[in-house]
Amino acid sequence: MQEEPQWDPYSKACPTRRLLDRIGDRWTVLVVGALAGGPMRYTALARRIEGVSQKMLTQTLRALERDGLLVRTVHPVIPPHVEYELSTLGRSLLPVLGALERWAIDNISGVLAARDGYDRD
Amino acid sequence: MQEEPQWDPYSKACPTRRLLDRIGDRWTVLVVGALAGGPMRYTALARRIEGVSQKMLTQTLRALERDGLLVRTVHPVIPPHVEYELSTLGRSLLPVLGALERWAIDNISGVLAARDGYDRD
DNA sequence: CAGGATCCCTGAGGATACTG
DNA sequence: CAGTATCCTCAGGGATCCTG
Repeated sequence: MQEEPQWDPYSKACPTRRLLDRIGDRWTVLVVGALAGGPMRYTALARRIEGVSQKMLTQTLRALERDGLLVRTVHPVIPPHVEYELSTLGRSLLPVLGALERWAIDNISGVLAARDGYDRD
Repeated sequence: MQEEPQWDPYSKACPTRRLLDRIGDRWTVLVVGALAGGPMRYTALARRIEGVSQKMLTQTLRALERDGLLVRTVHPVIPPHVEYELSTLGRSLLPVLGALERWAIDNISGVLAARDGYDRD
């Protein structure tokens, strides 16, 4: 929300570069995208994001929670019931990552074709 | 450009997941962003993207070239003169990654504040 | 100038086992 | 169910040296 000119990911030590790393991360993109439709539980996320390990899912969720992008709600029942949902900040990221995801889907065939041509030479 | 329904980054083996990795990569974002204004030479890119190693810069440029996102032009003179510029496909990625970069800059302070709160507890 | 080739090391990340 | 804790691997990536 600030237009502070000192933030510059092209500068080595600027925290925006690390933030860029986080939000561009494969698991971040998929987790945020999965939560686009509303709150989800841990196991549901694990099922939705095929191939994610428990470690990476937990680690990604913790990082997103720490950065204020999602809210973790624990319902103290047995068995445990934990829900994750995007915060306001997290939802503001939704269109950005959605566009990234969409670009990948829309252009994968073009990219694959380009690779074919490149590798043929 | 295709709306083929089989592409799904949530599927483990789908090539879109790897593509997502590539375009969300920190160096990719910065390289593509640097080339937004027009062609640049190798050394100019290295200077612009503070902290990038020769290895990673070359590697990123090669990957982007292979994927058809940028064009590498060698002028056979001595000393060598090589220019990199975005292809049409690469330029189509520009608004997407630009939004990513902008989001990071616009929201870094919010994120830092969230971290503060999280770490305090 | 624009890299290629190597060495090396940290840490991302998977697999597995265990727990409140 | 929703994790935590460990072990282990390999590849991302930096540093350094060399070259057409």
